This record gives sequence, C-alpha cells and structure tokens, in this order.
Amino acid sequence: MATKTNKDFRKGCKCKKSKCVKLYCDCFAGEFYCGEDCSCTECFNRVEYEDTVEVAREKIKVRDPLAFDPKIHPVVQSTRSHNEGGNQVMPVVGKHRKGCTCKNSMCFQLY
DNA sequence: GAGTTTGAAACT
DNA sequence: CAGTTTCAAACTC
Repeated sequence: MATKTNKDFRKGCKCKKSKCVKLYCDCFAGEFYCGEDCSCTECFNRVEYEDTVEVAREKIKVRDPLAFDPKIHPVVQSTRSHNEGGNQVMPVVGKHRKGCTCKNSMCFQLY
C-alpha cells in the first residue's frame, strides 16, 4: 500500500545500548548519522556528537579497516607500468563482510 | 505491537 | 585464534 507501513528500507536504527557507536547500527554501518527515523535511544550517532561519532567510527576502522570499505583498494599505482595487470581485483561483491556464517540457511533472508 | 530467532559484531 | 557474550535487526505471532 501507499501507506508508509512498509517504511521502505531501514533508514534508522533502533540501537538502545550501544548508542549506535558500533557496527550494529545500520546508521553506523552506513556511515551516516541518525535522524528522526531512528528509534534508537541515547543515540550518540548524531551531529551533536559528531566528535564522539568520528572517534568511534575510526575505532571501527582500526579494528576492521574494511568495515566501511565498500570495496577493495586496487590503487595499484605500480611504479613500473609493466605489471601484468594482474589486477585480480578480487571478487568485488560490493559488500565486504568476511563472509556470512549463516547456518540455518536463513542467509536468504535480509540478514 | 510485542515477542522470538538468528546473525553478526564486540569482548574475553 | 577461538570461544563466548552482547546487540541489534529480521521474522513471526
């Protein structure tokens, strides 16, 4: 229906404890701040906490450099333009993740 | 709307 | 590195 019952794709997170400072939040995972659509409580992922958010985000990056990297960094600026373009740009699946560990075949779900 | 389950991230 | 815990989202009722 045209109603917003569907709410379309998740735009806001519902973090309650982590304050959205972890990749648990869709917002954090999407590297964007929360908004009115977020049902999170004590959400630190706000522009007023930009500083805190920035630090938290960096932390995630340090732990998982490819946490936000949508793809790999082929930057193969080979000084020698001879490299046989072995650019095996890896299977840029668009998603990073280390690989789902789904077991119950629920992988097909939106997880 | 509330409750339950699963999946993954974080921490130990 | 592996195991465990927690957290949040998705699915279900």
